Amino acid sequence: MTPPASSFDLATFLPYRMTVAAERLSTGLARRYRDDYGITIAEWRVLVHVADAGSVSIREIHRRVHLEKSKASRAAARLQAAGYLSKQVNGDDRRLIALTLTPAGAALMQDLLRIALDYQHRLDALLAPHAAALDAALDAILTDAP
Amino acid sequence: MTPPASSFDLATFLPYRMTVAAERLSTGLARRYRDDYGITIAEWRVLVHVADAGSVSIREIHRRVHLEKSKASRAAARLQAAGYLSKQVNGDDRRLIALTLTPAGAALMQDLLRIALDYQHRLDALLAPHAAALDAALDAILTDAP
DNA sequence: GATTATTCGTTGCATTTGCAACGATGTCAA
DNA sequence: TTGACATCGTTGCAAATGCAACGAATAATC
Repeated sequence: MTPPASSFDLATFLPYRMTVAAERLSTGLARRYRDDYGITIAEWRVLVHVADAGSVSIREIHRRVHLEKSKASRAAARLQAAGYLSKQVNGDDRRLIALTLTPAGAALMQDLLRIALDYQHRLDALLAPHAAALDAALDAILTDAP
Repeated sequence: MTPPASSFDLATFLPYRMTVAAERLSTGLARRYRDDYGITIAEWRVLVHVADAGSVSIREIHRRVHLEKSKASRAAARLQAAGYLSKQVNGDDRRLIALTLTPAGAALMQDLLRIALDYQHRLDALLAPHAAALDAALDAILTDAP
């Protein structure tokens, strides 16, 4: 009888839709990383950046992989305790920390990267028809979204 | 000299990219809802579903708006304490709760919906060139992503 | 109808999170 | 040099989170 006061559908609301989609994508990998390797997503991001950049500070991780400073710090501490990372003080600026992969960390990354690339290939296949437009839309969001 | 052991760029890795984009989209609204109305995203989802469906249970919210059962329960409890929702026991099945908007809740929703629709319109303008493909890609992810 | 299972919403509890400090180090100008 | 200020990584703390377990209510099975 009474029509809805205002037409609004959460299921088509982009912030909600994107959040659910992002959770869906992350969960697949996250569960495997957690169950098989005991690694969280934050730790995974730290590892990727250290593996890529060689010797990085917490600040650098914080800026590059979208992790809160304290979250990056705690993830790095756990990875060090697990033997995957080593910390040294930077000689030039002793406030900075130089994080590097241990041999165990490098070996772990081989496994994690293989799994991630596999996953990415499956996603590419699924999304191939929309890949270009999806990338363009994400670019627009990441640079210009209000 | 030594090339990277494996070519992998987090910035182009879809799970990461989608997560950051989703955070970007949610944060805009979330900050406003929090600062101006003291409402969290979980509470916003509960309100939307109650406003849309009239009288709903916690279970229904849990299933429809992608909220953990306990998260939905606590969000509803806070909304009730703030005077936006009222709870009654369902007569047919006394395990179920019937959540409905109070007048204050309905008034709040008018504000929140106006803000959300404004935001959606701005996003539509930004993403118009890619809208169709973005929707198709999100559909594919939400139904078929591994 | 009695008994066993299942489902509902809530809550206890350990962990995680975000934010604001903090001490330590570095920078800059008086 | 000295003092005020900024930045680094860490940590204290309150709030949020996820999960399992709970009591209450219903469904299913015998």
